[in-house]
Amino acid sequence: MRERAIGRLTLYRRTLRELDEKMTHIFSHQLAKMVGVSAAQLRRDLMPIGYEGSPNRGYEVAGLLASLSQHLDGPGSHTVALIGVGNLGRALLPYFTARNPHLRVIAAFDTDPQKIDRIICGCRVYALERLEEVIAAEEIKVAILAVPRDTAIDCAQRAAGAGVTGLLNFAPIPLEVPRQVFVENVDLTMALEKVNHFAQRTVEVREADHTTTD
Amino acid sequence: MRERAIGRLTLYRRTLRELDEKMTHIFSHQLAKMVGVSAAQLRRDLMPIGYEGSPNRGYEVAGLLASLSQHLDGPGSHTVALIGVGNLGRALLPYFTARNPHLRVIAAFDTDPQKIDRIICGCRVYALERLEEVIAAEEIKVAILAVPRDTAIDCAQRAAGAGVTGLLNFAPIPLEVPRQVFVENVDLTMALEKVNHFAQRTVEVREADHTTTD
DNA sequence: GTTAAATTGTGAATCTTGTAACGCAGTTCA
DNA sequence: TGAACTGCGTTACAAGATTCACAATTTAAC
Ligand SMILES: NC(=O)c1ccc[n+]([C@@H]2O[C@H](COP(=O)([O-])OP(=O)(O)OC[C@H]3O[C@@H](n4cnc5c(N)ncnc54)[C@H](O)[C@@H]3O)[C@@H](O)[C@H]2O)c1
Ligand SMILES: NC(=O)c1ccc[n+]([C@@H]2O[C@H](COP(=O)([O-])OP(=O)(O)OC[C@H]3O[C@@H](n4cnc5c(N)ncnc54)[C@H](O)[C@@H]3O)[C@@H](O)[C@H]2O)c1
Repeated sequence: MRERAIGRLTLYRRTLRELDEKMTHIFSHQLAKMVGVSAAQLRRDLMPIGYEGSPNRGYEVAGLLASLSQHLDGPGSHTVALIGVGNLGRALLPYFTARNPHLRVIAAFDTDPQKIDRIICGCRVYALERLEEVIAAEEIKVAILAVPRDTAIDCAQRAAGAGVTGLLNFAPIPLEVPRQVFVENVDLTMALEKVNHFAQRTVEVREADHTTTD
Repeated sequence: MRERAIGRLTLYRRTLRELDEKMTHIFSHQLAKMVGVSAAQLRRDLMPIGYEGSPNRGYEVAGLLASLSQHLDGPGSHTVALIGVGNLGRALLPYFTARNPHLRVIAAFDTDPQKIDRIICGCRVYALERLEEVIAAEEIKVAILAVPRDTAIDCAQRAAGAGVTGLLNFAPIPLEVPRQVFVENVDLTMALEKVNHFAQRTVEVREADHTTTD
């Protein structure tokens, strides 16, 4: 399915989770508003998963939730590794640990001896040397990369070699991994600079509005 | 200009900065590889900014850098506010402070009395009550929103009211701000779940490859 | 001075994403 | 009963982004 739509499906699921047991049914336009998309887009996104709502009642929350989860994750529960327990990693760990019961971060890796063998947020920190061993043993398929930029490519290759097929990469550098490994890059500096650009442009527009009596 | 392309322009600039004074000229395919895009796309992105390279020499690094900065930021230096100095905010602060000389985080806001009036990474933490006052006085146009979800909408509105025209939002909820305010949403949970989805799918593909002798 | 090689800028084609529109099926209320 | 709502599923359309392909241009070499 299209990548963008998958992202939105996760938003629908997350929002539905909080609704569950507060209300049994929901209309497309209600859910759409909570997530911040149009109702048409929501319905369109839902099409491929095959779950059908009813007019005048909308979607059954529990049913849609189950259907979404099945299509997003498949059966079974899934595990995640965190590579790099620095400033960013230590912020992510409690957040992901608290929120996602079905997506557990069960192993972290670092090179800093101070951190190795400690347990943070219920997640053990291993020496980087044990990366392949632990990932293979735990059959971890997803890794979060929060290591310094210069080590990111190497870490990604090692993770992929050990069986990881999905990477969430925070290092601002393109990774080099086999084609079948899915990589999602999150570049926060880019995001901030983008915001700055449009923020400055808005200022100009505002001033232009003044002068042109718009 | 188109939003997507602006993001990439910031990547070109960042990469060029590290190159500056190591080499004076660079070809599109070289820079493209460093950033992780195709050469054709890079050249297309550069078109609107009007900077021209030469065949057999490529782009002049310093010149392109200057031209990019002018088109991305305009003249002057710019300031940023951080709203919410929690786990995430405390990770972002040192990162942005260290990296971006031309984009300085000069004020932070929080409700926690423990944090108020402290100085973290050279950035003073103010009480949330002083948000409007400080933002207006410092003429801050960009704010990073790293507060709990339920307070995000309110914080965004107050920031916008005080003159902020660009928001980098980490709270997983759609903000409600005037149309001219630019909002960039970063949803890390969505990103991780997206990665997990495609990671699981890859496993299936791999197994399918096995069975179908592909 | 001419040729050859390499790279640029850009129009056209392709692919992706989002939006609007429309018919259809339940539901409600007279 | 049936007429009018309402919201769903789907299709058609528009906008945007990416890739392709190639003429134009610059330099180096001979
Ligand atoms: N902190 C942020 O807000 C932020 C924002 C955007 C991007 N990033 C990116 O995220 C990455 C991490 O940032 P950070 O601020 O957490 O850095 P950091 O220096 O605080 O943490 C890096 C951690 O990785 C560990 N490490 C170093 N080499 C390693 C290796 N080879 N294998 C495993 N662990 C290793 C270090 O011991 C340290 O604990 C960087 O690539 C950075 O560019 C960070
Ligand atoms: N930590 C992460 O890795 C992470 C990841 C993704 C998204 N987020 C989102 O980022 C936001 C912050 O996450 P966090 O982990 O830093 O949370 P946190 O609880 O660690 O920090 C929140 C901070 O905001 C302050 N605060 C509370 N109400 C406030 C208000 N009205 N105005 C200003 N400050 C206020 C608190 O005192 C605290 O310091 C949340 O919306 C969360 O969903 C965090």
